[in-house]
Amino acid sequence: MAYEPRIDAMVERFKVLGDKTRLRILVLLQGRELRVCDLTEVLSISQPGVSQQMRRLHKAGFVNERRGGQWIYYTLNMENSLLALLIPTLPKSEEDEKKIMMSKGCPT
Amino acid sequence: MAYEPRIDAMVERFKVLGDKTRLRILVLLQGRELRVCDLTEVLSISQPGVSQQMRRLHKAGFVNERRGGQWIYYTLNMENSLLALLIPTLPKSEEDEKKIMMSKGCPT
DNA sequence: TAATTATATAAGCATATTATTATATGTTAA
DNA sequence: TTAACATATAATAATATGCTTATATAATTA
Repeated sequence: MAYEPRIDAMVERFKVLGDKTRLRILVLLQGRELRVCDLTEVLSISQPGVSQQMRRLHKAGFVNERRGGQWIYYTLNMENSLLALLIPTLPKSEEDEKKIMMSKGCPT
Repeated sequence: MAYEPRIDAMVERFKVLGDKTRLRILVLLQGRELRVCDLTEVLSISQPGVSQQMRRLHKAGFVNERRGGQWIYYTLNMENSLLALLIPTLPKSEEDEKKIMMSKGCPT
């Protein structure tokens, strides 16, 4: 493939990773699937805020989404080789883990 | 180490990688050392522009610098594990390679 | 069907980012 | 010491980013 689109894609991927909110989301997604409504609580940002971040993560190929009833479930896309490479290097937050466990979130 | 400073450092590293100019610099630094004046020509940005990017790359631990006379020589810091992991995944630009070879740059 | 809940999109604002120009610092050599 | 060249820092302007609120779309359930 030509150079320009490839380097631009790399830049975009790193831009997506270069944001605290999005990194926190990726870390939280390890080992579980989450919905937008689960994340609003943990991250303390608005629903549209989370929704926009998920769209960005999805567009970059870092997360898969599937609709399940009225929810959309997001999971890590471990087939993404960059993500597979980097995920093990990301620090986990006990704080965020606690919050996600405690949260009654959106009802099941 | 505590979580916050670690995740913040990761975010900063990815931010540094999430810029086309800086990625081009890292790719060009593979296998050679370069000075600011070498890069201004290839990148077509001003000397202070390059200087600022190099400072950012250095602060993030991606490049080493050493003074040699009136110049400062930059090299990749392959001891940086994130960089070591990612460098092989970056596409090279024949265009940029040509330019760096051709360039009379700053005299030796 | 109408009401409720989840998510997406649009517009707007505050802040961050990347370049520029102007100027200062540091090194070499006449 | 002075002139010439390389690099660094400061101030600034244009653009990008990440959130917000308001509103639209989609699925569920009374």
